[in-house]
Amino acid sequence: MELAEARLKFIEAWGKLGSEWGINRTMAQVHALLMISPEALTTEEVMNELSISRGNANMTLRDLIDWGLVEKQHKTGERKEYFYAEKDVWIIARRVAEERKKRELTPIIKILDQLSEVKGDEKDPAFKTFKTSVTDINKLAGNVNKTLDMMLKAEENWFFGSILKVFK
Amino acid sequence: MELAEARLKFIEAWGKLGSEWGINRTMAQVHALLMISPEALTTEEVMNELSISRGNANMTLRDLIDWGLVEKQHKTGERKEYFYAEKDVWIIARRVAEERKKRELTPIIKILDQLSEVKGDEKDPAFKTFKTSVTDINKLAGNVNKTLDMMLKAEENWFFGSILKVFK
DNA sequence: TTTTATTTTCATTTTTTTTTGAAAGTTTAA
DNA sequence: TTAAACTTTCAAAAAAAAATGAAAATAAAA
Repeated sequence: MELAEARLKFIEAWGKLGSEWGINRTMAQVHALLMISPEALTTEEVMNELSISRGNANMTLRDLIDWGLVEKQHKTGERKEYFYAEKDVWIIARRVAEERKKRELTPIIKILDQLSEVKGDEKDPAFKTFKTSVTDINKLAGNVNKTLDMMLKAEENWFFGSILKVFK
Repeated sequence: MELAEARLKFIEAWGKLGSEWGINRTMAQVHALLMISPEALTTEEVMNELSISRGNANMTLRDLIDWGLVEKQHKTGERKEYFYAEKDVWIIARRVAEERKKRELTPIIKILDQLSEVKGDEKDPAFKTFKTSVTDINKLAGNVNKTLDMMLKAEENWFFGSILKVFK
């Protein structure tokens, strides 16, 4: 397969995967494009490569920066901004995990904590089933949370650091 | 908080979480409703509780069955079907992991394998960057795949079985 | 068989999400 | 300053996803 064709397929596949996981298809595609680009690209280049509008490119790039996956670069003597993507898959995975933890896991744990305090009749099956579900999910979410914290700090830890190397 | 209010909040939160992870909000809500229902419900009951149409309820319930999260039940002497949800969070997590692995991980690994075979000039930075990205992602995906396999079989394994108990 | 209860399908409508593009805003340089 | 280069915003349009509901299909009972 030729590079040009392979690049397009990769961008398409990454976009599809993203959309299946609740990430805007275009955002995943811009990310894919920047990941496989050795040099930083301008907004104009992103627009042209992916045939998207200026507004869309601008907002998507900003989102990617918010996710910590892309950084703005300035070239001396040039006025326009360049965008460069982190290329280390391990760091990418970390950033995504961190963001989703912050955006989704933490809020749901907060709600589950509130719901755990529901009061009712212990003999009522509806109450018992509800309470058990919420408690169990809360427990699991708490464990996932702790494990993620541990993994995100794992680089500093000799034991988990060595376990994580298995994934690299 | 009263049970009725807590139930509504739980259903809403579960729906939101689902939609953030690429799962149809209604499907997540139906799942939430069945999870906290001690008894199996009829299509009619699901429709009324969540104010959704018959068609929607029917298709959503079928999807949940496909995901292995809900089962059809028949009560003797009754003509209509009842739907009952698995309540063990651990089993739910397993089923979701299995399905997403099958639906998303396996296909993307297949594509990455194809893309790994791209031919080009080793001195071309565009080629090198592409190849490195694809290879690294492929490696990571392969490791995630292996780890999931291991975890999904872990119940049978004394060592990982005991590690997984930490999550329960 | 015919009737009745129940489930499934799917063309159409509705809702939600995403994209566009032109105007407004900002920054640099002349 | 003023103008040119570039970026951001956001109301409106377009596209995509989800939901509706009535008709068709199916299955059990009379």
